[in-house]
Amino acid sequence: MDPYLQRHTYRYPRPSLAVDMVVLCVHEARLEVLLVKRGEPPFEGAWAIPGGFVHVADGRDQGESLEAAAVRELQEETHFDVRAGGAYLEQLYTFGEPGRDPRGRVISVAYLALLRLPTGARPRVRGGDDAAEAMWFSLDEVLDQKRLVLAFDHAEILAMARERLRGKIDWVPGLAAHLAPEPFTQNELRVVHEAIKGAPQDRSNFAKRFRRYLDEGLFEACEGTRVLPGAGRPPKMYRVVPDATPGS
Amino acid sequence: MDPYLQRHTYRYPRPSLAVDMVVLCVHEARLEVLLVKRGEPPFEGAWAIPGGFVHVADGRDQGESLEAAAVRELQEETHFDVRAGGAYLEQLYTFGEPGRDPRGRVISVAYLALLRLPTGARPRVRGGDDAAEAMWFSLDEVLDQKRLVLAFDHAEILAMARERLRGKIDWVPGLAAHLAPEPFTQNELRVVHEAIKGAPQDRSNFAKRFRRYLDEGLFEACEGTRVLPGAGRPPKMYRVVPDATPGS
DNA sequence: TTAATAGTGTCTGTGAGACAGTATTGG
DNA sequence: CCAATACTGTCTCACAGACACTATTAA
Repeated sequence: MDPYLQRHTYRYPRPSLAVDMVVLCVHEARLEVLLVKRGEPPFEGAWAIPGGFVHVADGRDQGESLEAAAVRELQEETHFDVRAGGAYLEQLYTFGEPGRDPRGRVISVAYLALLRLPTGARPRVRGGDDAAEAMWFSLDEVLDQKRLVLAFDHAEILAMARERLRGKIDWVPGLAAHLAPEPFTQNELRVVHEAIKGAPQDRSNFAKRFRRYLDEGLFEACEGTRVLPGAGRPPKMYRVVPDATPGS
Repeated sequence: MDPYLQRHTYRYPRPSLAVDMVVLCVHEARLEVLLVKRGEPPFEGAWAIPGGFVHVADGRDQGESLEAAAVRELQEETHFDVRAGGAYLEQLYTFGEPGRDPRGRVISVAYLALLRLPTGARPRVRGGDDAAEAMWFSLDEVLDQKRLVLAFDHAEILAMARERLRGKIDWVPGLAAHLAPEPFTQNELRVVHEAIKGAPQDRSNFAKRFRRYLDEGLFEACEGTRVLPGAGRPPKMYRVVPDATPGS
C-alpha cells in the first residue's frame, strides 16, 4: 500500500519539516552557489536554495535522516549528486520562525555542502521536479547586490552560510581544501581563501602557513603538475592527508 | 474551540518537533547543567535536558517561535524563567536521526542558555508537568564519568554544548560574562574560563587580556566591591558595556 | 634575455605562556 | 609586622602582515 495515498492524523498539530542545501563551490576565483528557480507557488519564478520536505514514516521505520533528505532533494531538483564527489557536508542552522512560509508552519534545517571541482569546471546541473531551472550564481553578488529575488528567508540562510565559512576558514586548516581541486597547488588553495574572505591574501604569508601545515602532516606533497597557459614555473601539487585534518 | 480537542490530518506524514534547552551556569567554580527527571515513559526515571514539543497552529497563526517554545518548556518543567535573568540564548544544533526517540520520528532543536548568577547561588528549581524533579549537575561529571543515565541522545547534546562553549570562549570576549555575576571581578570571570576549559588559567596573562578588553571598551569599571571571608585587598568591579560586545 | 608564475627570507608588531614582582587590605 | 588577595611588569616564543628577494619554466 502506498503510504502517500493515506492520510495522517495526529493528536496535536505538527509543522512541516523541510531541509535546504546550500551548495557552494569556487569557480574562477569566486564563491558560487547553486540555486533553483521555483516552478510552483509560493514564490513561483523566484530563485531559491534547493530543498524540500523530509520523508517521514509513521511506523517503526522512521524514514530518512535529515542529511540524507537534503542530499535527495538536491538530486531531485538539480540532478546533482553531492555525495558522488565526496563533498564536505555540515549542518548550518535551523530556521523556524512563524510566518517564514505562507503555506503554514515550516521548519527548515539548512545544510552546507562544499564542492571539490576536479578541473575548475562546475558540475552540470539542470532543473527537475519542483524546480524549473538550476543555475550557479556568485554568492557575493546575490548577497551584496541583491538584484535577485530570493524565496522565503533564503537570503538570510545564504548570509549565514558565508559567515560560517568566513568564521571557520582560518581555524580549520582542511576546510578550504574541500573547495579546491584534488590534488591542489598552493595558489589554488589561496584562491579559495580569497574567494571566501573577499580580499586578496599575501602569497608569501599564505605560503608560510601552508608550510606549517605540511610540517604538521595535515597536507602532503604528491605527484602531478598543472599545465598553465601563460607558462612560468610549474607548481608543486599537494593533497590532504586523510584522517589528519581535525574538525574539517 | 480548544484546538487540542480536535485532530489534525495531513497529506503526508509529519515528524514531531521538539525543543530542548541546555541551561548552564557556573557554581562553585564548576560548570553546572539543569536536568529534569522524566516522570513518563520512555526513559521514565532517567535524567534529561528540559524540553518538549513546540506548539504549532494549523491556521493563519503559525504558533510560537522555536526559541519561545524552549523557554516555555523550561518554565513548565522546572519553574525557571530563563528570560527573567536576561540570560544569553543561542541555537545549538538540530538532532533528527531516525530512531532517536522510540515513540516515532522526533526532531529536536537544541538551545543553549547561559545564566548569570547574581550571588553565586543557583536559582531554585523544582519539577513540574512531565518532570518529576529538577536538579543541577556538574556537567563534567555527567559527561566524563557517565554515572548518570541520560534519556535519548541527550549525552550527545550536552557534549556538543560543552564543545560549543570551549570553542567560543576565547574568541567571543563577552561570552564568559554571561556566566558571571553582574557586575563581576576579574577573578570571577577567570573562574568562568577555568570552569569551561577545565584547566587553570594564569592570573597574570588573563589580566593582560582583560586590560585589552577594557581598552577596547568591551568592559568598563564600575562601583561596588566584594566582601570576602579571608580578607585581602578588595577587587575592582567591572561590567559589560552594552552593545559593545560583538556577537556576544 | 624577458615575462610569468612559484616559492623563500627578513623585519616588525601583537599576543600567549611562564613567572617574578608590586599593591592594598585585615589582623 | 604577616598573611592573603589583587594586580603589574618582563622575558620569550609563535605567528600574522608587509615586502623584498630568489627559483624555474616557456618563448
